[in-house]
Amino acid sequence: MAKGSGLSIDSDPIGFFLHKPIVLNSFQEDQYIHRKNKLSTSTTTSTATSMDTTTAIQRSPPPTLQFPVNLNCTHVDDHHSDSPPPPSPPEKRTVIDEMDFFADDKNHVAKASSADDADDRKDLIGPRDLEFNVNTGLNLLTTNTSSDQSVVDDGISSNVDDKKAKTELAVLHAELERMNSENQRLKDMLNQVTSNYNTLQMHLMSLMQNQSKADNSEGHGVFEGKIEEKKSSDNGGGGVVVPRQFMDLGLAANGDTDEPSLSSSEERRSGSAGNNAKNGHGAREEGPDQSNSQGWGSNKVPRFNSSKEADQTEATMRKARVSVRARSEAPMINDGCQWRKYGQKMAKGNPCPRAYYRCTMAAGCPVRKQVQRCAEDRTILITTYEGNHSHPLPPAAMAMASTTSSAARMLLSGSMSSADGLMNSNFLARTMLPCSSSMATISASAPFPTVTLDLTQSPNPLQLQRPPTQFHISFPNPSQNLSNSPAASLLPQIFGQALYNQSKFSGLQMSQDMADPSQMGHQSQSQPLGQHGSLTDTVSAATAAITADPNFTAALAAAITSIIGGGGAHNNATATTPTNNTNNTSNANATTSSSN
DNA sequence: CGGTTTTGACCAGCGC
DNA sequence: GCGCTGGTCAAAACCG
Repeated sequence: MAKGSGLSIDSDPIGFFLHKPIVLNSFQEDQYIHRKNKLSTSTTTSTATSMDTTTAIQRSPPPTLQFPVNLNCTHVDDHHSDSPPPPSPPEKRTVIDEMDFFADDKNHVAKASSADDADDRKDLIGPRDLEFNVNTGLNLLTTNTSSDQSVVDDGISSNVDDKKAKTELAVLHAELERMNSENQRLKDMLNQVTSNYNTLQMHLMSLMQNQSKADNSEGHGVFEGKIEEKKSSDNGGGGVVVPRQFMDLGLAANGDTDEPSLSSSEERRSGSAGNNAKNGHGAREEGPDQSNSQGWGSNKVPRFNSSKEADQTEATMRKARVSVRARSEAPMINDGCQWRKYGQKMAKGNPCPRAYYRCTMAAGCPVRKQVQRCAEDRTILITTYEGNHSHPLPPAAMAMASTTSSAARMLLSGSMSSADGLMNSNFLARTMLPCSSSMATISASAPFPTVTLDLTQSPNPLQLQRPPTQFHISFPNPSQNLSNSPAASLLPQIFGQALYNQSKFSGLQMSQDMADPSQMGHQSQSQPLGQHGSLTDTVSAATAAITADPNFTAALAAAITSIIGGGGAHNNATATTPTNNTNNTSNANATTSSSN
């Protein structure tokens, strides 16, 4: 006897109309507090953005690509100053870096001197402080016992130590200059690479779109590249090998189990050709034998010898979840995929039943989702995705799929240290959810690691109180020092790739932050995004579209396709119809009509 | 008739 | 071991 079977909720599968008094806003606050409590135990992260940033600075390496040559200088400089790094020549920056670099030691000296010396020396220390702080700092570094002397004497005489220190200082200056220039050069190189990548990406997109136009019988020609790639690998050639798009977010080498199987792809194509009679096509084919023996979507995927590892990955992948909170009165958000309901249960603590759906766009697709209304606010629909699609997706489904996929992969790298998590937190948040007012929450302490994307906040003035870029990340073992873990190193790749593959949209919000080069200037993956001129408009449009319509995936698709298809010129056009996601969707791509 | 939804039953994990 | 809970299965009902 199912626990929830006593409730008959035929017309309201997820209990939207099972109203009980709604505690306005309390849920979010509670959730928020709850998350914060969780977080506070693991990362001791405060709620304020500034504090988050500060904590990140203190605890994490710089949120940049890690070039060993510039760690100290640029890091300290960039993050201790709220303003963008000055466009001044490198020399000036070097000085600033030094000032910051020795600030601690200066304090140290002050402490040491105050402990021993008379009061009259305070008068001397003041004016000389600026003048000789570098020297004293160096003395502290080199000789511990002479610090008291140096405070008194350095200002008057230029002894040997002083000269030595100055020489050392000059050397450091030169070194810093060299490092800065090298850093600059590397950044330029990276810019160029990413720019080239961007160009290639756009070129690829146009090619794929042309191909899809040429192949009208197939509704999802956009994904032809992936299919061709698969074909070429399976049949030994013939297809045009193109990079993976959208779904494989930089972890291609990681035993991808979400490779679109040839059979499923072909079935899908035939299914598309056969009109919508193929809705949920093959859903029953997966059958118990498949799901039980090998796990989701595994039977048609070429298996390697290390099936154990693949299974492990698959299992982990399956456990990684992405939860999306959005205001919607519809029983289910339209995410562009086709789902078949396979169960419904009453969840404890929530009068609204939870519905279980399985993706039916391809046989054996492992993706499932749970849909449930928020107990506190029935207007909030909580959709939890699990797994990666093993088949091509229509454009309308791309945004959500890629987002969940990248989120899941992000969680796959759950071994990363908290510092790394913080380091990439904002990047992740913006990658996953570009809306400035939305909030992404990662909770790995839950039974399953879950990323929560909260899209419910922007229209509510109360929610504006929260810092828009606030991001919480919680990991069970904050003290774990796994900064050397491959996962940590993968993150930039993952989200750099995700940033692109999830369409430029994902980076739009980031582009706002990139107005502050001190923060994002080193986020090399994202830099090409900043090259788009009218991103701000698109940001506004996309954000408005999302916030104005609970059916946000259409808006996502609209924004994505507007950028992909239209380039910079179209961005403004998208901004004109922010609230009409239908128009956006149709404008974006005709193939979007294949969605629900 | 094929596909989806409903819903009771079953199973596994977890805590006590 | 037992009860609770979440997740899934599968037969029956439903729908276009």
